[in-house]
Amino acid sequence: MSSKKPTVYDVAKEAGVSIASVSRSLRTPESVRPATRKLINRAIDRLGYVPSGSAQSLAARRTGVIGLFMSNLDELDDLQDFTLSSVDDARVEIDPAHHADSHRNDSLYYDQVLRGCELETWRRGLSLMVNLGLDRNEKGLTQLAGEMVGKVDGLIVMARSVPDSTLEFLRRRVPVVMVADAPSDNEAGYDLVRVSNRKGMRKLVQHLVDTHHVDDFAYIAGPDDSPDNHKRYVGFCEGLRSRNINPETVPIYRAGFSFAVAHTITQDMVARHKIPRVMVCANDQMALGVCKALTDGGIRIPQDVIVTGFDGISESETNTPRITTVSQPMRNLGRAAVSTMVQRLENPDAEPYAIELPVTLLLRESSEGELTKEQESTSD
Amino acid sequence: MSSKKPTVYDVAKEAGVSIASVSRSLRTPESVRPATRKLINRAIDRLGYVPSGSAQSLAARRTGVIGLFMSNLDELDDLQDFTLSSVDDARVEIDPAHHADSHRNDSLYYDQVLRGCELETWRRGLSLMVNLGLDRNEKGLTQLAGEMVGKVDGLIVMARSVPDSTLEFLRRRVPVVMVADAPSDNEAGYDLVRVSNRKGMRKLVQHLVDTHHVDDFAYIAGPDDSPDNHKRYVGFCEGLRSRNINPETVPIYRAGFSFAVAHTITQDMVARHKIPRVMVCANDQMALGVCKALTDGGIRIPQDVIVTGFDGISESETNTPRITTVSQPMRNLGRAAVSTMVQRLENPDAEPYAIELPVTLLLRESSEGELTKEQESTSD
DNA sequence: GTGAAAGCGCTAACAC
DNA sequence: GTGTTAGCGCTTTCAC
Repeated sequence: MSSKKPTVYDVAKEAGVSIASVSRSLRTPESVRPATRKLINRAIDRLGYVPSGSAQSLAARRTGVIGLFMSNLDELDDLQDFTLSSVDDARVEIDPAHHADSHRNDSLYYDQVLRGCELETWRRGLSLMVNLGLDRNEKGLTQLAGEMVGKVDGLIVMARSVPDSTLEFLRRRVPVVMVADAPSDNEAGYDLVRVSNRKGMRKLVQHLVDTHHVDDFAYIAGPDDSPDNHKRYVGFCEGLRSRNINPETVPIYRAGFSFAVAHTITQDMVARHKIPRVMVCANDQMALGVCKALTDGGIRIPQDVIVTGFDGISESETNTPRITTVSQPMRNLGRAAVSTMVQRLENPDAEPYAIELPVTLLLRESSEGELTKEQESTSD
Repeated sequence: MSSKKPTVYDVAKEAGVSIASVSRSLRTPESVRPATRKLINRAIDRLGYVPSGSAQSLAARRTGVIGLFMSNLDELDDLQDFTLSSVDDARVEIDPAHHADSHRNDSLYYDQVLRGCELETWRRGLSLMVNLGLDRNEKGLTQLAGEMVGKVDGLIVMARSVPDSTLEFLRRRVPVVMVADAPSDNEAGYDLVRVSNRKGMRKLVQHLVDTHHVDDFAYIAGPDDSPDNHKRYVGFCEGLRSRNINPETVPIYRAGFSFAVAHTITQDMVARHKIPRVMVCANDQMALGVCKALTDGGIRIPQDVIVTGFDGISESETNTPRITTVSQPMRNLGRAAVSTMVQRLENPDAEPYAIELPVTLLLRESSEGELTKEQESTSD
């Protein structure tokens, strides 16, 4: 197969020029006489030459690679040793229904951000190195991150996928751009790309009040320690206050971002006939749980109860009724992160960048009732 | 911020040893006296030293990075320049219902494979470099791949994401592992990881005949130029023949893997009252289209018509009824690809590996009717 | 066990 | 324009 890999020297010899010309011909073609360039190119593809990335990076002091670090806990379960075996058959399995597992959606979120990074990174002629930084303990994570940081020009880090101390360490070596959130004590220090949770929720509430003239709310909250959850709640309160509704009169139910808990809570409401006019949920999963409990209880959405979610996961769209939600531009989060990184790389001493991407309030049946229906079987 | 990055020399000086000892202490700690090792470690974290990946790779002649190359055409549409702007608001949008876009599922497939690669790559202490190899023309693709190939120890390539000629080029430099399919003329030459399309479909058909005693089939086929489609059809025929049904008596409808086309075709069947007992679809999207048309036409699934799909996309599970399908182990495809690559790297001169992952036949309501339902609100 | 020194393959002054 | 040369930061013989 791949015998000895040809180097600049081989190319230079083959073309009868110096290695400098070869290098120039590749980096700055216009600084080389067309004739020699042709010579060199001929030699290059005669030899099948490809420059060594390592050597280039070492000499040029830049790798052209951006690292993406996000920890994703989903995978831990089935992480047994994977052994290659060419089993020669198809298994059969009865597949009983089960609730959509909540963590699957996390994955979706990450996938989208990753995709955005890939996209933008590619557009700019850079490479992307990905690291999910799985289970490891704090020490392992730090080591993992350390390995990566030696290979990249900059590191994009998903919020809370790495301990703050490690972050500081990484940052001594390369620029770091945070996604979604930065260490609270140092918010001003990191470049940051995030999404306007607060404004999205505020807008949603204002819309509900203005359009549907409702004022009997309940809030289904996520975990107390989630910054997202907190910001959404703040936006919720702002929205209410801006319409002269006192947020303190609105009951909060804590469902920890969980379908099941939200479902139970709502069942209970239904049983007690204690149902608010609007149930604002801090994420889509909970909204789905709420909807199911309501529907099963014979409550109509949105005629009896308006339900809203947050995030814009795909289930919010496939559910019946579809859920009004605040959709996060996940893909663009990734793109923005890369763009920010590129700016930082070009301008190492600039002030910290902090950009906030707008969210989109998607009005759907769970709040608006029947919507315009076009394009039914149009899509041939 | 990140001032001068410390090097081995700095560490050596700080610790009062030679750079060789520093290097050894990192690579083969046991070859260094514990005392000096301690000295060195102290110096290392006093300086915040991180070895340069480029230099390591260059000297060690290996990068520890595996490249993943998959072209994904989904993104082309909205690929306008992305500019950073900190728009300070949330947009509102009426969001009318629309069919699940078919390409979204491709993405899902890629995401899963990618995730599998990431997982396995991480488990083995390697890094993963991803490249979606977007729109470029053939020449651009080749160049893109060329850039990547200089930075990695091996390249995992998704079937048909790169022209065959380029593949040959890449292969001169590093080992290449193909995913899903290899160039037909050279199938024996490439390491290959794939899925048993044929066996899966055969098993499915056999199950249907054996369990439901049906023999009145129709086959909804994908595009003629899809190898997957072809293999599935072959499996379909095999299954029938093994049960003494002549495949030639079974009508084929070509719906090009498209929801919409399958939908139209089925509507037509319904209108003409010309409906088979079983509709075997070459992928899930088409099965979904079929189901919708049948359900809208008042036909019961599976009592009147059994419908089956292929792939195991998430919609096959969220649909009502859930679709019996042959699920591909996408995640494991990625893991297997990385494993194969690692083996190849360790053993450059071994015979080409070709492994085939088993698929899983998931029996669900669209063929079996009511299934055991447990775990309803168990998941607290 | 440890140090000196020779590369790894490239880029970028600096001469010519 | 083109060639010469000195690194880039590390690994790895080879002596000691």
